[in-house]
Amino acid sequence: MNMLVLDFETRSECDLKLCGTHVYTHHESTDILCISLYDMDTEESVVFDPVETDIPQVWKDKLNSADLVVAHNAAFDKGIYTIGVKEYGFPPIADDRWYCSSAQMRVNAIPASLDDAARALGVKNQKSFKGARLIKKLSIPQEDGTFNENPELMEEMRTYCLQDTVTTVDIIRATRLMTQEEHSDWLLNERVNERGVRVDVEVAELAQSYAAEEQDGIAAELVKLTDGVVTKPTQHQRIKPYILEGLDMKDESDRKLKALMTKKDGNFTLDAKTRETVLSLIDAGNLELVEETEELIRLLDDATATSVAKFKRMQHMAGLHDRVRGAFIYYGASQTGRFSSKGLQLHNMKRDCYELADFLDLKAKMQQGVKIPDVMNTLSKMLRPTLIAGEGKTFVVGDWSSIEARGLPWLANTPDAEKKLDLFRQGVDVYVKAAESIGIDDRRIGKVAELSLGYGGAIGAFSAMAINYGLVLPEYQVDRIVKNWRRANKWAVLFWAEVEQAAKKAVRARGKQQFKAGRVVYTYAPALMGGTLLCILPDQSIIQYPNCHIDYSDRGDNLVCLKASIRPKADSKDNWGTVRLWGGLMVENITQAFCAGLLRDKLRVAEVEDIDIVAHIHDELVAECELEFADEVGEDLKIIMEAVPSYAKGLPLKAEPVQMVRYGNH
DNA sequence: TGCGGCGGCGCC
DNA sequence: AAAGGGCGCCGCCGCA
Repeated sequence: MNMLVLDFETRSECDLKLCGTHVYTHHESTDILCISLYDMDTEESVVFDPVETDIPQVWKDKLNSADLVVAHNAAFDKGIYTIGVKEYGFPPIADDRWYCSSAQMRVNAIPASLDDAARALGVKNQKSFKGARLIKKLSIPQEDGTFNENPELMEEMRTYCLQDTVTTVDIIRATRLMTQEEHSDWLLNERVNERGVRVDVEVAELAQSYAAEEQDGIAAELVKLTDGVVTKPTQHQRIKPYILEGLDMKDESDRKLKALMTKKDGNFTLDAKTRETVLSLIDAGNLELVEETEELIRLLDDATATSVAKFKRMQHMAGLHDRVRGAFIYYGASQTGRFSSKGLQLHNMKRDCYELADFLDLKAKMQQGVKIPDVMNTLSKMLRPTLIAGEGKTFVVGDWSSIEARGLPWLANTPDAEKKLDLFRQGVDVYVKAAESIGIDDRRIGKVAELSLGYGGAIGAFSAMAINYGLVLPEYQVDRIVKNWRRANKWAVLFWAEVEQAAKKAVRARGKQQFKAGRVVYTYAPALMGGTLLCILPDQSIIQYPNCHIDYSDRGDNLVCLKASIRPKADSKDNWGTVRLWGGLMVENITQAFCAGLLRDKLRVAEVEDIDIVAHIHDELVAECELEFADEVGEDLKIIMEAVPSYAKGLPLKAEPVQMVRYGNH
């Protein structure tokens, strides 16, 4: 398998961070500064500026013959490469020969960025820190709008560019390659990314101007309320002390507010959940604050909407046919293999949104410049429907019904867990049943218990979720709910322990044996990344826990491993962050990973069936099709999503796809 | 002035 | 012994 590693440095008038890879690589001002190439078979390398130097024939041949052309974040280099083909005689590379070393890092549970990966792996050739400075000087326009073409800096840039490929080679060799299936899933994700999803750019622009005006008004009110101490609703570090200093500790309500604002670690918060609790207590007559404080809290509630920035991203990331491309990251969540989303983050779009008619009504008002009520709140509820199907098309959206609540007992694979699955099979209301088994006649409590207690969490987990459902219960009652839920779901409690034991045994056996827990298997690869714990799921996909070992320094024997998302502080001597693994966490990883595998499976099937998937959100598939085929696609999508794969016999799956021209409630 | 840390937000 | 976790983006703020 010949791998040819490639890296581009470029310059452009386009703002890469704001506009994203796709718009950047297609921007007319974007051009190549240099390219470096590294042949992993022969260890030969080259770096040159294609504007001044023709690509050497020997490297042309290598590009033609390599099995894989590798780049770190290959979507970027692939996009730039097309400029090379058009302008500088680079040989074309078929889509399926591209390979991404960043994706390789992610399937290995190593941080995705080149410098972080090199640091976490402790490889010999670290990424050069000079890059950021050079990019600032050469890759973005100077103040007068022209580009800096200083020859010495350009020479430095070429050195840096070559260093990047050397580092990339190091990290590729320090980890395992993607399997064929992983590579092919990555390629599929790139096709979804290229397809993109259409946005209503006009609404995105209108929303920003309405928001700007409203934010000015809010700022003015804030200044008035706080005597100029606070000028923006996002100044948390000013707002909290301002409120706390104004409290009268002899007053019971004020003491109560301070307690509500105090976090476990002793710091203070006034986040949305806290505000909701405070305001509900006020409305119920159980809390009485001075007028200004109450008004300030209500104002924050009206003002802190994060949707404005999303409208901005929509506008700038929209390319050809108003479509935003490149939003999905294959295996973005290293602990679970879930996709993640970047740029216009499609995985956290505010759920609460307008029906189509109300949305269109508001859009018309905004086009006419008419005032709209409760601006920030209104705009945030317009976010989802600003995603719109292509001309003459519609979305068909299907989500799996409580997929994790089904996956968990299926993975545990015991007779008791099977009874839980029977409830789903029979269409019984699982939450009512759960409440009954806890000995409480309240479906909401059953629901929160089912959703929050499956992964070893206790009072904290239940209470955090309870707030989302407007439940506030005293601690002793929550404690009883937890105990009763665990008593009624012994299979789950046993599964947590079983998983932890199997993982520990696998580490101790140094890979000589496999250990089963429910429907997953643990083993260990001693030579991979300082010893890697492997969890093999029923679909044969793998979760990796790098640098995994048993630590005896604390009480008992604890499993610890490297965690990609914990970046050590700049002054830390540690290569990378670690985390303690325990049963509940591992069972959660398994469950999410299993569902992520199911989603990947269905993405493959959908493509074979010629269904265009434009987005997906963990348990939800968004297809786009011509209006006239919508019914048919809806039926097909249902069949695809409810089809039980051969490796998942007995898993009850349910999905009811619906049509919508604009994304919204379903 | 730029950068990283941190608090906060929203989703599954 | 007990434990909710998986993400990415934005904006402010202190530091260099």
